[in-house]
Amino acid sequence: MDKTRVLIVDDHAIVRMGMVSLVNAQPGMEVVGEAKNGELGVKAALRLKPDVVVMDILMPVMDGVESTRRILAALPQTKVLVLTTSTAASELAAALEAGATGIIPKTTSNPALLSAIRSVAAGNRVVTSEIDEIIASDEPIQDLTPHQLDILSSIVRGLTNADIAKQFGVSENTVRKATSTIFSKLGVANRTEAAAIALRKGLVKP
Amino acid sequence: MDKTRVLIVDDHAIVRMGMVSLVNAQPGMEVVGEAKNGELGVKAALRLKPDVVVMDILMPVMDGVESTRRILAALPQTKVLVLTTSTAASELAAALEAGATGIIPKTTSNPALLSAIRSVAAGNRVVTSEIDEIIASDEPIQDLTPHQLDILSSIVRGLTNADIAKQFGVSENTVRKATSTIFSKLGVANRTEAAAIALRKGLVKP
DNA sequence: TCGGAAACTACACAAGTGTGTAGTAGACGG
DNA sequence: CCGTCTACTACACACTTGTGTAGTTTCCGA
Repeated sequence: MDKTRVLIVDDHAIVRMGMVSLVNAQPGMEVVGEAKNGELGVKAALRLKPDVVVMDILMPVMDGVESTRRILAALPQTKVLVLTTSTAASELAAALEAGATGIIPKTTSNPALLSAIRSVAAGNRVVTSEIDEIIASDEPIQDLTPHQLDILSSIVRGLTNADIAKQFGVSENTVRKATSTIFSKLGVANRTEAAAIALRKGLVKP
Repeated sequence: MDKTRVLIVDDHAIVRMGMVSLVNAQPGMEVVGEAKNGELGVKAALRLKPDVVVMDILMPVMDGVESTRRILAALPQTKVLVLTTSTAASELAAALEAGATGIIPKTTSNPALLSAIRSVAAGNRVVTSEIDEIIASDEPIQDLTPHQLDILSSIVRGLTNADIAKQFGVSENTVRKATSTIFSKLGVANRTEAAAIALRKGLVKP
């Protein structure tokens, strides 16, 4: 049987170094390429057609979720193993949504990491109970419309309803109603709690 | 001249793996130990007396800042090089405060990382311009009293002034005045903005 | 094409919020 | 020992916020 061909996509040089030495020390697998962001990861995957892509989520230029989506669109038989520090349920869920075959935390021991790679290469889904719980315990929030997300982001910046009304050219009363709808979707009682949730769940950018 | 003895403290097994292969491939340095959290890092440092400790910040049990402080208290001649993903100015500043000789991001290339280790071993401070700017651009917030921090944390949880008053057994008016003082210290106009700052700067726990 | 769901608009009213003012108590330095 | 500074307490007043109610538009599936 041929060696399992592994591509590593991670913006941390030291992590790529670790993966290379770990994987290449195994008889059954080898690292065929490295990329330091999602965009380069897609290019490398198309060129190298690896069996397994070990993918970080948080990267500059293009994140791991989008990169996973594009790789799998072109190479559906490829397995993507997400290796991440993130504990944000939304990101983990998004990674599975994008088609990742497995998700494991970066704190995973080296032997466990190797067996995860072998397992996804064999076509099994690998999701630790830890990560399963994070995703399960995250009650999904009702989708906010783009307009509502804009308003939420203004709220997070500390703008008053009057400020927001001016910004969007509507009456203050309209904004009040919109915020009220947002709060009920988020399951909170006021704008301060909404801001906290928005920041914690990454609903708004910075 | 003797080899530079390096201790690695990082909760990510794969990062430790990378450091070991990177450092041990150099003739002038060697990894003498690894630890997966700050507390074990302190113990290992006291036992091994390394020349350089490569230290992560965000770790379970004891973080890198506290670990750095304790190691340097016992072994002042040791150099600590902080290797981190964090871009939070408060954490970076705290690491320098604790006595770190250098701070570099985990995205640093392997050769640059090695030269950083050599440089701190020689007694030089190593702080990239990138990290310098983050620290410089962070205007320090006026210190909040413990009591004010408690109130801030209640604000972040979405409590009303009446709720907070009940919680601390004071009048609602007192709470109002306290929040007002907090806002002016943080340089914000309302509780929502205060919550956003508190979360972003890590002024309150979760 | 028609009916229903949900977004968007708006307002009045009730509840919550923040500031100016002011008094007391403790800490610090001269 | 006295003055200054800051935290903490409190209140009245003006402003901001959120909900109930309600009409219009828009989109989607039957």
